[in-house]
Amino acid sequence: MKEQIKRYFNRYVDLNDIEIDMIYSKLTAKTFQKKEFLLKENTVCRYNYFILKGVIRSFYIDKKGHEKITQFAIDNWWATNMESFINETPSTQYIQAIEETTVLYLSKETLDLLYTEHPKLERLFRIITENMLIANLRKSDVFLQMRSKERYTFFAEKLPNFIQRVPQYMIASYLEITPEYLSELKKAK
Amino acid sequence: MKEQIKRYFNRYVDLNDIEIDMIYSKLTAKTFQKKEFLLKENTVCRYNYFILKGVIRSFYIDKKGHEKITQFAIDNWWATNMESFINETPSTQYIQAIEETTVLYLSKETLDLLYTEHPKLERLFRIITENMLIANLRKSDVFLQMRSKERYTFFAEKLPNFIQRVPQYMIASYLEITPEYLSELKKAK
DNA sequence: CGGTCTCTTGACGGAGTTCAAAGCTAGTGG
DNA sequence: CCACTAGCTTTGAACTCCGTCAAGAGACCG
Repeated sequence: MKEQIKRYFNRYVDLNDIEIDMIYSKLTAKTFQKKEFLLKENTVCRYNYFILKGVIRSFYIDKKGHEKITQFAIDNWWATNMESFINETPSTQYIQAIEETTVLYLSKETLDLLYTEHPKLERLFRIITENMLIANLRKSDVFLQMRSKERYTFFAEKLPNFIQRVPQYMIASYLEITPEYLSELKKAK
Repeated sequence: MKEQIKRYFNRYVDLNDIEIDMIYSKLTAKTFQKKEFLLKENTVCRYNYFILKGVIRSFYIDKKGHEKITQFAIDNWWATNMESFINETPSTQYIQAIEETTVLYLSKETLDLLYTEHPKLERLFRIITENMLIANLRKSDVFLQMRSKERYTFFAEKLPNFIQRVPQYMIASYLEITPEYLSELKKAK
């Protein structure tokens, strides 16, 4: 567990064992069961979750009462509702475990404390945030440039292992198409 | 000019006059004429531009040869192509001045240097990047939840001054609708 | 083996695009 | 200061993608 986060952090900054221990002592481990919620709508997202193992989804409920998935996250990704976490405002989204998922989590207060005590962490999270931003911009690009059929083939090629771990109606939701239409697309190709 | 950037920086971190001078000395001012390019497709985006005064747009050319605007930026915003700037890869987008625009710019090397010399800047840009990420997530939300008509009224209410400064076909492009259809929407309401 | 959850099929409708043409507006040069 | 032109906006008709609704077929789980 400590090894995994150490390897992850060292992709971005050099931290010695003492620093790792220091940070690690501030992280809390927790396992969520399948379908258990990490965050519910209208509550402030108090934590940033680092996924050690598992799959989670972020979604909101639209006007018609349908779930719209905005993000999946797996091993070695962070899961949080950024706006809610940073600004301490109520979230409009849910975060839920799709499979049994083990995380390490950090509260905002702890993170702010770590920032002032360890400038290296400031750098680490500056880089992580940059990567998140880039990932988000890329996602927007895909939706901007591709029709639904292309999005599906793109997603299917890029993340084949996902297709197996996640039910099809969730993939449809993430791709912003109806399950019915996705079914049609699969038939056509 | 120095006052403006000082006020902007001090919204996020406390910097004394010596620090401001230090940073300021690393920034280069430049004025771009209307329609002049800050960045062209297939070139690496070497700079991060802080807009002192003006309006710029980021766009790419789609398969059919149409310009698709992904971002506007005005006074006190940063303009760059994040992915290209951070990863030093060729950009798929253009950045262009819509009006005469004065900027302060920073190269990646300079910025990296400033980070190591001034941990406060690491914090500053960590926060700026968080804000950009949140703004981007919000934009995605708007496009996910609203039909084109709602997007137009939302944009028209939220940023009325924009509607005046930017031609309508650019607004249509940003809203991801055709100029023809935007014209129809305006008539209907 | 019965029920709930998931996936498929088909008919229909509507939001938004495409293409072509005409009407406007504003900037430019004479 | 007017006339011309290029760029911008509007109009309308035909078409397309994709959503909605309803119903049935599998598939998984207790």
